[in-house]
Amino acid sequence: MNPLKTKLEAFTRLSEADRSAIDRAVGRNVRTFAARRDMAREGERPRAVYVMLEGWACRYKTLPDGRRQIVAFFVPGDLCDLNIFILKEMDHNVGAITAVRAAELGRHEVERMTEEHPRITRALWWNELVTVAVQRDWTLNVGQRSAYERISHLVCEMFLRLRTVGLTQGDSCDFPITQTDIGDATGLTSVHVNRTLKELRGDGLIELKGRRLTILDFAGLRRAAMFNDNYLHLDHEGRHLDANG
Amino acid sequence: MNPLKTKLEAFTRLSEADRSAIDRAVGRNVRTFAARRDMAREGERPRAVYVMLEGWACRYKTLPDGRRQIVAFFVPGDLCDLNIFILKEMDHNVGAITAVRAAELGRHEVERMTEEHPRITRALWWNELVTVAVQRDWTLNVGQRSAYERISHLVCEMFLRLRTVGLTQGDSCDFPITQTDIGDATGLTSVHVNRTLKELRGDGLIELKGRRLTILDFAGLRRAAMFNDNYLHLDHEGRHLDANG
DNA sequence: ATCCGTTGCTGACCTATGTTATTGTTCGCG
DNA sequence: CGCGAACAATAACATAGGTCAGCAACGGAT
Repeated sequence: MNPLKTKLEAFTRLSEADRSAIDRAVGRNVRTFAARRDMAREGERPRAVYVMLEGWACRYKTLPDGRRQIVAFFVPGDLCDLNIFILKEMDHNVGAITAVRAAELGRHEVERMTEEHPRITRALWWNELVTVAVQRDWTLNVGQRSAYERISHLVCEMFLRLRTVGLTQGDSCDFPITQTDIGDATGLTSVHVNRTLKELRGDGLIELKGRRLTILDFAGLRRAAMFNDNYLHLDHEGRHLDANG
Repeated sequence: MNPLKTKLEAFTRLSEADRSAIDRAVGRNVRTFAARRDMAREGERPRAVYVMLEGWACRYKTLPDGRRQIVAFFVPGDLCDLNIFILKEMDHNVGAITAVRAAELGRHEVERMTEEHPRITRALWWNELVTVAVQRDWTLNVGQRSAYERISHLVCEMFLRLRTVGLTQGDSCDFPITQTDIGDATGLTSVHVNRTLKELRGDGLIELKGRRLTILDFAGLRRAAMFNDNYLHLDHEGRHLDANG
């Protein structure tokens, strides 16, 4: 029930002291946001680091004429922008998709935790590197893949990320984003997302209905997406997609 | 002539000790790579951090069927992947575009420099955050902009980045990438890049010939690209595009 | 000086995805 | 338990950008 802990332990074993330090930091200042509310806005001075506890959110950028690109999804265990305090102002927005519960960490809390707990520091570093790797993969996704491939890829990624924090049930998970959100994340229109989802369903790869996703054929989905999980860097304890996916 | 120093000083003043520490670190182990050679490959264990001294390189990912996405360009002063040692294996390639001179830093050199020089550490942090911000902007670029806008945007960004390390001469700079490279970076085919460059020339925005770029109408180019420089976070000393761009 | 591989340029044609519009469905809320 | 606003589904049509093909220009090696 502390998804950050779960996630960091996908990278390294933590001591009992580490674990309770994370619990303390994350328990202190929990905030809630209504669905579709912004949690942070472009142009603002960065105020806090959020640790997602419940719900989905996204990082997005907009163009002056209203086009919008979701550049990342946040699910429980994710944290937005460690060390962002160094920057003067936000260059993007963070918006809640569903209702969100998130722990707010001030810069001093972060500093203290990292000074006293080197393994946490290392794990947070790993987490940052994975975040950037994901961002790169999104650039690849949007730049080179077809609609069918893009959506398959997004589904693979999100499913695996949810699984590392224990939010999947067998082959299913909550998937509370709209077709418009999927479009904004993949550089497609919602109309075309709809068409493509129909195809994916028709090909027996997934089922997506009422905010609930079921993966019917993971192997096929991976093949369709040309999905390679190496960028999630989950192989520290010998884990790999082939081993138990 | 130490572009890393120049770049970090775009963020913060450095002491004389800081500056010579950078010089020492960057002077120690300089390597050269021929044009179009890979500097690091996907799947390899990360061995070193490179500081670009001369030439252009890129970070790229490929799909099994050969499609390729350039996810970042490296120019002098850029450094690839501080702290990458934490990860087991590379999830992307780094390739030289032109002939490249780069300083190779081992993990201990990096650690020593950051332990002894807190301002350098802060500046390197800033640099990492900017790198990620650039990556996000590329996702936006490829996901939402038209071909004309994408290429304009790329040109704006690279010109500004080259300017911060003193590699522009008035409105011109070296621009040694092929139309295929531009296509791989923007998610377009080289044919369409060619068509679009013709349009940009026709509209009197840029001149691009024989690996040399001249910006004829920066204001127009920015407008066309809907370019907002905030993601480069150059405003620490009051610098901003409007002030002296 | 000449040759050959790479890069740039162009035209004809094609297709994946965007646009616009309409209707049906779901769901939170009073 | 019924209303209104999101959201999903589809259809008809439009277009930005891809594909394929060929030739021209350049530049480094011999």
